[in-house]
Amino acid sequence: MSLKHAILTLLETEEGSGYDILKRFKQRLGFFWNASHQQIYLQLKNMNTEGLIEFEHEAQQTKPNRKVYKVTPLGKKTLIQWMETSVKVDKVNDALLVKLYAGHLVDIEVLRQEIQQHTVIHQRMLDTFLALEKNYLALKSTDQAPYQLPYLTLRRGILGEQAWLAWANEVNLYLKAN
Amino acid sequence: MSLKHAILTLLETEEGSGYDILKRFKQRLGFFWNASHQQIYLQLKNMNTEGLIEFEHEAQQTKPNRKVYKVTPLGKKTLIQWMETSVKVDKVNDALLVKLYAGHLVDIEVLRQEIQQHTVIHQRMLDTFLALEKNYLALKSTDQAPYQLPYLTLRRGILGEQAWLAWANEVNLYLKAN
DNA sequence: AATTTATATGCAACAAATTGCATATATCTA
DNA sequence: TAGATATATGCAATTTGTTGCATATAAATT
Repeated sequence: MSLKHAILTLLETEEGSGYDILKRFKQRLGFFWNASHQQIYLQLKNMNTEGLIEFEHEAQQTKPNRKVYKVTPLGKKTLIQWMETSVKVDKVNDALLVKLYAGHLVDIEVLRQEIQQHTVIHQRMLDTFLALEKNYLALKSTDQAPYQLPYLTLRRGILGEQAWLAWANEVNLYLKAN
Repeated sequence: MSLKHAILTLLETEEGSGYDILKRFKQRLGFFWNASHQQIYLQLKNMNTEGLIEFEHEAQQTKPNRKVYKVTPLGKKTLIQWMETSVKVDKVNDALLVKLYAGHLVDIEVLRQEIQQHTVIHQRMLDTFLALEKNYLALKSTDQAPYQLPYLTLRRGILGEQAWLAWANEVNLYLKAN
Protein backbone atom coordinates (compact mmCIF):
# COMPACT_ATOMS: atom_id res chain seq x y z
CA MET A 1 0.00 0.00 0.00
CA SER A 2 1.23 3.48 -0.81
CA LEU A 3 -1.45 5.90 0.29
CA LYS A 4 0.08 5.40 3.70
CA HIS A 5 3.51 6.32 2.38
CA ALA A 6 2.21 9.24 0.38
CA ILE A 7 0.64 10.62 3.57
CA LEU A 8 3.86 10.04 5.52
CA THR A 9 5.69 11.93 2.78
CA LEU A 10 3.35 14.88 3.08
CA LEU A 11 3.53 14.91 6.88
CA GLU A 12 7.25 14.30 7.18
CA THR A 13 8.37 17.80 6.32
CA GLU A 14 5.40 19.59 7.84
CA GLU A 15 2.74 18.54 10.33
CA GLY A 16 -0.89 19.02 9.44
CA SER A 17 -4.52 17.96 9.74
CA GLY A 18 -6.46 15.60 7.50
CA TYR A 19 -7.82 18.58 5.70
CA ASP A 20 -4.30 19.92 5.17
CA ILE A 21 -3.26 16.54 3.73
CA LEU A 22 -6.22 16.66 1.39
CA LYS A 23 -5.17 20.09 0.16
CA ARG A 24 -1.56 19.03 -0.20
CA PHE A 25 -2.60 16.08 -2.31
CA LYS A 26 -4.54 18.38 -4.58
CA GLN A 27 -1.91 21.08 -4.80
CA ARG A 28 1.31 19.13 -4.82
CA LEU A 29 0.71 15.50 -5.74
CA GLY A 30 -2.60 15.87 -7.49
CA PHE A 31 -1.36 14.71 -10.86
CA PHE A 32 0.32 11.58 -9.56
CA TRP A 33 -1.62 10.69 -6.48
CA ASN A 34 -5.31 11.05 -5.79
CA ALA A 35 -7.18 10.33 -2.61
CA SER A 36 -10.60 11.28 -1.31
CA HIS A 37 -11.13 12.85 2.09
CA GLN A 38 -12.77 9.64 3.31
CA GLN A 39 -9.72 7.62 2.40
CA ILE A 40 -7.39 10.12 4.02
CA TYR A 41 -9.25 10.42 7.33
CA LEU A 42 -9.53 6.64 7.62
CA GLN A 43 -5.86 6.15 6.84
CA LEU A 44 -4.83 8.77 9.38
CA LYS A 45 -6.89 6.99 12.00
CA ASN A 46 -5.30 3.62 11.16
CA MET A 47 -1.82 5.06 10.95
CA ASN A 48 -2.30 6.59 14.36
CA THR A 49 -3.35 3.20 15.73
CA GLU A 50 -0.24 1.67 14.18
CA GLY A 51 1.90 4.32 15.84
CA LEU A 52 3.18 5.83 12.60
CA ILE A 53 1.74 9.25 13.38
CA GLU A 54 0.41 11.07 16.42
CA PHE A 55 -1.83 14.08 16.80
CA GLU A 56 -2.73 16.97 19.05
CA HIS A 57 -6.08 18.67 19.14
CA GLU A 58 -6.02 22.23 18.04
CA ALA A 59 -9.00 24.27 19.14
CA GLN A 60 -10.13 27.00 16.81
CA GLN A 61 -12.49 29.80 17.70
CA THR A 62 -14.27 30.17 14.43
CA LYS A 63 -13.82 26.88 12.57
CA PRO A 64 -14.17 23.24 13.70
CA ASN A 65 -11.34 21.76 15.74
CA ARG A 66 -8.41 20.22 13.92
CA LYS A 67 -6.37 17.14 14.68
CA VAL A 68 -2.83 18.12 13.85
CA TYR A 69 -0.82 15.03 12.96
CA LYS A 70 2.93 14.56 12.86
CA VAL A 71 5.15 11.63 11.98
CA THR A 72 6.56 9.54 14.85
CA PRO A 73 10.08 8.04 14.76
CA LEU A 74 8.46 4.72 13.84
CA GLY A 75 6.62 6.45 11.02
CA LYS A 76 9.81 7.95 9.66
CA LYS A 77 11.56 4.58 9.88
CA THR A 78 8.66 2.94 8.04
CA LEU A 79 8.76 5.60 5.33
CA ILE A 80 12.50 5.22 4.79
CA GLN A 81 12.19 1.43 4.63
CA TRP A 82 9.53 1.80 1.96
CA MET A 83 11.71 4.27 0.08
CA GLU A 84 14.44 1.64 -0.09
CA THR A 85 12.14 -1.10 -1.37
CA SER A 86 11.40 -1.04 -5.06
CA VAL A 87 7.85 -0.44 -6.20
CA LYS A 88 6.08 -2.01 -9.16
CA VAL A 89 5.57 -0.09 -12.36
CA ASP A 90 2.35 1.83 -12.05
CA LYS A 91 -0.72 -0.17 -13.00
CA VAL A 92 -2.70 1.53 -15.72
CA ASN A 93 -6.41 1.00 -16.19
CA ASP A 94 -7.67 3.55 -18.67
CA ALA A 95 -11.35 3.29 -19.47
CA LEU A 96 -11.14 5.85 -22.28
CA LEU A 97 -8.83 3.56 -24.24
CA VAL A 98 -11.15 0.63 -23.72
CA LYS A 99 -13.87 2.76 -25.26
CA LEU A 100 -11.79 3.78 -28.20
CA TYR A 101 -10.79 0.17 -28.74
CA ALA A 102 -14.45 -0.77 -29.00
CA GLY A 103 -15.35 2.45 -30.80
CA HIS A 104 -16.93 0.64 -33.75
CA LEU A 105 -19.98 -0.01 -31.56
CA VAL A 106 -21.03 3.62 -31.40
CA ASP A 107 -21.39 6.67 -33.59
CA ILE A 108 -18.07 8.36 -34.18
CA GLU A 109 -19.55 11.56 -32.78
CA VAL A 110 -19.74 9.90 -29.35
CA LEU A 111 -16.00 9.29 -29.44
CA ARG A 112 -15.29 12.77 -30.70
CA GLN A 113 -17.21 14.34 -27.83
CA GLU A 114 -15.61 12.20 -25.17
CA ILE A 115 -12.10 12.91 -26.47
CA GLN A 116 -13.00 16.57 -26.51
CA GLN A 117 -14.14 16.51 -22.87
CA HIS A 118 -10.95 14.81 -21.80
CA THR A 119 -8.83 17.18 -23.86
CA VAL A 120 -10.24 20.17 -22.00
CA ILE A 121 -9.32 18.59 -18.67
CA HIS A 122 -5.82 17.57 -19.77
CA GLN A 123 -5.16 20.98 -21.28
CA ARG A 124 -6.20 22.59 -18.01
CA MET A 125 -3.87 20.33 -16.07
CA LEU A 126 -1.00 21.13 -18.39
CA ASP A 127 -1.65 24.85 -17.98
CA THR A 128 -1.57 24.45 -14.21
CA PHE A 129 1.70 22.54 -14.34
CA LEU A 130 3.30 25.06 -16.69
CA ALA A 131 2.33 27.86 -14.34
CA LEU A 132 3.93 25.99 -11.44
CA GLU A 133 7.04 25.43 -13.53
CA LYS A 134 7.22 29.11 -14.36
CA ASN A 135 7.16 29.95 -10.66
CA TYR A 136 9.91 27.47 -9.96
CA LEU A 137 12.11 28.67 -12.77
CA ALA A 138 11.70 32.25 -11.61
CA LEU A 139 13.31 31.41 -8.27
CA LYS A 140 16.96 32.09 -7.57
CA SER A 141 18.95 28.89 -7.78
CA THR A 142 19.46 28.84 -4.01
CA ASP A 143 15.70 28.96 -3.58
CA GLN A 144 15.18 26.29 -6.22
CA ALA A 145 17.47 23.81 -4.42
CA PRO A 146 14.99 22.41 -1.90
CA TYR A 147 12.38 21.92 -4.63
CA GLN A 148 14.54 20.10 -7.16
CA LEU A 149 13.00 16.68 -6.59
CA PRO A 150 9.40 17.91 -6.51
CA TYR A 151 10.24 19.82 -9.67
CA LEU A 152 11.24 16.55 -11.35
CA THR A 153 7.83 15.11 -10.48
CA LEU A 154 6.27 18.22 -11.96
CA ARG A 155 8.25 17.60 -15.16
CA ARG A 156 6.66 14.15 -15.30
CA GLY A 157 3.26 15.81 -15.17
CA ILE A 158 4.19 18.24 -17.93
CA LEU A 159 5.70 15.66 -20.28
CA GLY A 160 2.85 13.26 -19.55
CA GLU A 161 0.15 15.81 -20.36
CA GLN A 162 1.94 17.01 -23.47
CA ALA A 163 2.13 13.43 -24.70
CA TRP A 164 -1.55 12.94 -23.95
CA LEU A 165 -2.50 16.05 -25.91
CA ALA A 166 -0.24 15.10 -28.83
CA TRP A 167 -2.01 11.75 -28.91
CA ALA A 168 -5.42 13.42 -28.79
CA ASN A 169 -4.41 15.41 -31.87
CA GLU A 170 -3.68 12.21 -33.73
CA VAL A 171 -7.02 10.80 -32.67
CA ASN A 172 -8.80 13.95 -33.82
CA LEU A 173 -7.14 13.79 -37.21
CA TYR A 174 -8.47 10.27 -37.56
CA LEU A 175 -11.93 11.12 -36.29
CA LYS A 176 -12.24 14.12 -38.61
CA ALA A 177 -11.20 12.07 -41.61
CA ASN A 178 -13.97 9.56 -40.94
CA MET B 1 -16.76 -0.43 -12.97
CA SER B 2 -14.94 -0.96 -16.19
CA LEU B 3 -13.31 -4.38 -15.91
CA LYS B 4 -16.77 -5.60 -16.80
CA HIS B 5 -16.85 -3.43 -19.87
CA ALA B 6 -13.31 -4.28 -20.87
CA ILE B 7 -14.25 -7.96 -20.77
CA LEU B 8 -17.42 -7.31 -22.77
CA THR B 9 -15.27 -5.48 -25.33
CA LEU B 10 -12.94 -8.44 -25.63
CA LEU B 11 -15.79 -10.93 -25.91
CA GLU B 12 -17.99 -8.88 -28.21
CA THR B 13 -16.09 -9.55 -31.41
CA GLU B 14 -14.97 -13.05 -30.52
CA GLU B 15 -16.15 -15.58 -27.95
CA GLY B 16 -13.61 -17.11 -25.60
CA SER B 17 -12.75 -18.64 -22.25
CA GLY B 18 -11.44 -16.92 -19.14
CA TYR B 19 -7.98 -17.95 -20.14
CA ASP B 20 -8.48 -16.45 -23.60
CA ILE B 21 -9.59 -13.19 -22.02
CA LEU B 22 -6.51 -13.21 -19.86
CA LYS B 23 -4.31 -13.60 -22.92
CA ARG B 24 -6.20 -10.93 -24.82
CA PHE B 25 -5.70 -8.51 -21.95
CA LYS B 26 -1.99 -9.18 -22.04
CA GLN B 27 -1.62 -9.06 -25.79
CA ARG B 28 -4.06 -6.35 -26.79
CA LEU B 29 -4.97 -4.15 -23.84
CA GLY B 30 -2.01 -4.89 -21.62
CA PHE B 31 -0.67 -1.37 -21.61
CA PHE B 32 -3.96 0.28 -20.77
CA TRP B 33 -5.83 -2.36 -18.82
CA ASN B 34 -4.50 -4.91 -16.40
CA ALA B 35 -6.39 -7.67 -14.66
CA SER B 36 -5.31 -10.83 -12.87
CA HIS B 37 -6.78 -14.23 -13.69
CA GLN B 38 -8.56 -14.27 -10.35
CA GLN B 39 -10.30 -11.01 -11.14
CA ILE B 40 -11.26 -12.18 -14.59
CA TYR B 41 -12.70 -15.54 -13.56
CA LEU B 42 -14.70 -13.94 -10.77
CA GLN B 43 -16.03 -11.23 -13.06
CA LEU B 44 -17.02 -13.77 -15.70
CA LYS B 45 -18.94 -15.67 -13.06
CA ASN B 46 -20.72 -12.54 -11.88
CA MET B 47 -21.42 -11.34 -15.41
CA ASN B 48 -22.93 -14.70 -16.21
CA THR B 49 -25.19 -14.41 -13.16
CA GLU B 50 -26.21 -10.94 -14.34
CA GLY B 51 -27.05 -12.33 -17.76
CA LEU B 52 -24.47 -10.25 -19.63
CA ILE B 53 -22.65 -13.30 -20.95
CA GLU B 54 -23.38 -17.00 -21.33
CA PHE B 55 -21.12 -20.01 -21.78
CA GLU B 56 -20.92 -23.48 -23.18
CA HIS B 57 -18.63 -26.17 -21.90
CA GLU B 58 -16.04 -27.24 -24.37
CA ALA B 59 -14.48 -30.61 -23.60
CA GLN B 60 -10.86 -31.00 -24.58
CA GLN B 61 -9.07 -34.31 -24.81
CA THR B 62 -5.67 -33.21 -23.72
CA LYS B 63 -6.14 -30.03 -21.69
CA PRO B 64 -8.65 -29.06 -18.98
CA ASN B 65 -12.16 -28.22 -20.09
CA ARG B 66 -12.95 -24.67 -21.09
CA LYS B 67 -15.97 -22.51 -20.50
CA VAL B 68 -16.46 -20.63 -23.72
CA TYR B 69 -18.27 -17.38 -23.04
CA LYS B 70 -20.12 -15.11 -25.43
CA VAL B 71 -21.95 -11.83 -25.00
CA THR B 72 -25.76 -11.94 -24.69
CA PRO B 73 -28.02 -9.28 -26.24
CA LEU B 74 -28.31 -7.78 -22.73
CA GLY B 75 -24.52 -7.73 -22.51
CA LYS B 76 -24.19 -5.93 -25.80
CA LYS B 77 -26.85 -3.41 -24.77
CA THR B 78 -25.03 -2.82 -21.49
CA LEU B 79 -21.74 -2.31 -23.30
CA ILE B 80 -23.21 0.19 -25.76
CA GLN B 81 -24.89 2.09 -22.93
CA TRP B 82 -21.56 2.34 -21.17
CA MET B 83 -19.89 3.47 -24.39
CA GLU B 84 -22.32 6.35 -24.57
CA THR B 85 -21.76 7.47 -20.98
CA SER B 86 -18.68 9.57 -20.38
CA VAL B 87 -15.97 8.17 -18.15
CA LYS B 88 -13.81 10.07 -15.71
CA VAL B 89 -10.26 11.00 -16.54
CA ASP B 90 -8.06 8.13 -15.51
CA LYS B 91 -7.02 8.20 -11.88
CA VAL B 92 -3.28 8.18 -11.52
CA ASN B 93 -1.55 6.85 -8.41
CA ASP B 94 2.13 6.58 -9.13
CA ALA B 95 4.23 5.37 -6.24
CA LEU B 96 7.51 6.06 -8.03
CA LEU B 97 6.74 9.77 -8.10
CA VAL B 98 5.87 9.76 -4.42
CA LYS B 99 9.31 8.30 -3.82
CA LEU B 100 11.05 10.85 -5.96
CA TYR B 101 9.12 13.62 -4.21
CA ALA B 102 10.49 12.39 -0.88
CA GLY B 103 13.87 11.49 -2.35
CA HIS B 104 15.76 13.65 0.12
CA LEU B 105 15.21 10.92 2.73
CA VAL B 106 17.43 8.36 1.03
CA ASP B 107 20.76 8.09 -0.69
CA ILE B 108 20.59 9.31 -4.26
CA GLU B 109 21.87 5.91 -5.41
CA VAL B 110 18.59 4.35 -4.24
CA LEU B 111 16.67 6.65 -6.56
CA ARG B 112 19.08 6.06 -9.41
CA GLN B 113 18.65 2.30 -9.18
CA GLU B 114 14.90 2.42 -8.97
CA ILE B 115 14.63 4.74 -11.98
CA GLN B 116 16.96 2.40 -13.82
CA GLN B 117 14.77 -0.64 -13.06
CA HIS B 118 11.67 1.16 -14.26
CA THR B 119 13.46 2.42 -17.35
CA VAL B 120 14.27 -1.14 -18.43
CA ILE B 121 10.61 -2.11 -18.15
CA HIS B 122 9.33 0.98 -19.95
CA GLN B 123 11.89 0.57 -22.72
CA ARG B 124 10.80 -3.05 -23.17
CA MET B 125 7.18 -1.98 -23.39
CA LEU B 126 8.01 0.68 -25.96
CA ASP B 127 9.91 -1.89 -28.04
CA THR B 128 6.91 -4.21 -27.95
CA PHE B 129 4.56 -1.44 -29.03
CA LEU B 130 6.87 -0.32 -31.84
CA ALA B 131 7.03 -3.90 -33.12
CA LEU B 132 3.23 -4.07 -33.11
CA GLU B 133 3.09 -0.76 -34.93
CA LYS B 134 5.51 -2.00 -37.56
CA ASN B 135 3.25 -5.00 -38.20
CA TYR B 136 0.22 -2.77 -38.54
CA LEU B 137 1.93 -0.33 -40.88
CA ALA B 138 3.12 -3.21 -43.07
CA LEU B 139 -0.49 -4.19 -43.77
CA LYS B 140 -2.27 -3.14 -46.95
CA SER B 141 -4.64 -0.29 -46.20
CA THR B 142 -7.65 -2.57 -46.69
CA ASP B 143 -6.25 -4.89 -44.03
CA GLN B 144 -5.46 -1.96 -41.75
CA ALA B 145 -9.06 -0.72 -41.82
CA PRO B 146 -10.54 -2.97 -39.11
CA TYR B 147 -7.65 -2.20 -36.77
CA GLN B 148 -7.68 1.57 -37.02
CA LEU B 149 -9.18 2.15 -33.59
CA PRO B 150 -7.00 -0.41 -31.79
CA TYR B 151 -4.08 1.22 -33.60
CA LEU B 152 -4.97 4.55 -32.06
CA THR B 153 -4.85 2.97 -28.61
CA LEU B 154 -1.44 1.55 -29.52
CA ARG B 155 -0.30 5.06 -30.43
CA ARG B 156 -1.26 6.13 -26.93
CA GLY B 157 1.02 3.44 -25.59
CA ILE B 158 3.87 4.54 -27.82
CA LEU B 159 3.58 8.24 -27.09
CA GLY B 160 3.09 7.53 -23.40
CA GLU B 161 6.20 5.36 -23.12
CA GLN B 162 8.29 7.77 -25.16
CA ALA B 163 7.26 10.57 -22.83
CA TRP B 164 8.11 8.43 -19.81
CA LEU B 165 11.57 7.66 -21.17
CA ALA B 166 12.21 11.29 -22.10
CA TRP B 167 11.34 12.20 -18.52
CA ALA B 168 13.63 9.48 -17.16
CA ASN B 169 16.45 11.07 -19.15
CA GLU B 170 15.82 14.39 -17.45
CA VAL B 171 15.83 12.68 -14.08
CA ASN B 172 19.10 10.90 -14.87
CA LEU B 173 20.73 14.15 -15.88
CA TYR B 174 19.79 15.54 -12.50
CA LEU B 175 20.84 12.45 -10.57
CA LYS B 176 24.21 12.32 -12.31
CA ALA B 177 24.89 15.97 -11.60
CA ASN B 178 24.34 15.38 -7.87
C1' DA C 1 14.45 -37.45 -14.94
C1' DA C 2 13.26 -33.17 -13.10
C1' DT C 3 11.90 -28.53 -13.62
C1' DT C 4 9.68 -24.89 -15.83
C1' DT C 5 6.19 -22.92 -18.75
C1' DA C 6 1.69 -23.08 -20.64
C1' DT C 7 -3.09 -24.38 -20.40
C1' DA C 8 -7.31 -24.02 -17.59
C1' DT C 9 -10.20 -22.88 -13.55
C1' DG C 10 -11.52 -21.40 -9.11
C1' DC C 11 -12.13 -20.06 -3.71
C1' DA C 12 -11.13 -17.41 0.48
C1' DA C 13 -9.16 -13.82 3.13
C1' DC C 14 -7.76 -9.49 3.18
C1' DA C 15 -6.77 -4.74 1.63
C1' DA C 16 -8.15 -0.68 -0.67
C1' DA C 17 -11.21 2.48 -2.87
C1' DT C 18 -15.80 4.31 -3.93
C1' DT C 19 -20.26 5.99 -2.82
C1' DG C 20 -23.46 7.66 0.15
C1' DC C 21 -24.58 9.63 4.31
C1' DA C 22 -23.89 12.82 8.27
C1' DT C 23 -22.71 17.16 10.89
C1' DA C 24 -21.30 22.04 11.82
C1' DT C 25 -19.58 26.73 11.06
C1' DA C 26 -17.81 30.63 8.15
C1' DT C 27 -17.22 33.21 4.24
C1' DC C 28 -18.10 34.64 -0.22
C1' DT C 29 -21.08 35.47 -4.11
C1' DA C 30 -25.24 36.22 -6.85
C1' DT D 1 -30.85 36.62 1.83
C1' DA D 2 -30.22 32.39 -0.29
C1' DG D 3 -26.97 29.38 -2.17
C1' DA D 4 -22.36 28.01 -3.09
C1' DT D 5 -17.77 27.27 -1.57
C1' DA D 6 -14.41 26.42 1.99
C1' DT D 7 -13.18 24.52 6.44
C1' DA D 8 -13.18 20.29 9.25
C1' DT D 9 -14.20 15.47 10.41
C1' DG D 10 -16.04 10.95 10.27
C1' DC D 11 -18.96 6.19 9.69
C1' DA D 12 -21.07 2.43 6.96
C1' DA D 13 -21.98 -0.28 3.01
C1' DT D 14 -20.50 -1.80 -1.09
C1' DT D 15 -17.41 -2.62 -4.80
C1' DT D 16 -12.96 -3.65 -6.52
C1' DG D 17 -8.48 -5.49 -6.34
C1' DT D 18 -4.60 -8.26 -4.25
C1' DT D 19 -2.48 -12.20 -2.25
C1' DG D 20 -2.31 -16.77 -1.18
C1' DC D 21 -3.89 -21.19 -1.87
C1' DA D 22 -5.52 -25.20 -4.64
C1' DT D 23 -5.89 -28.55 -8.56
C1' DA D 24 -4.76 -30.95 -12.95
C1' DT D 25 -2.61 -32.00 -17.48
C1' DA D 26 0.76 -31.31 -21.31
C1' DA D 27 4.65 -29.66 -23.55
C1' DA D 28 9.10 -27.86 -23.54
C1' DT D 29 13.48 -27.34 -21.56
C1' DT D 30 17.59 -28.37 -18.75
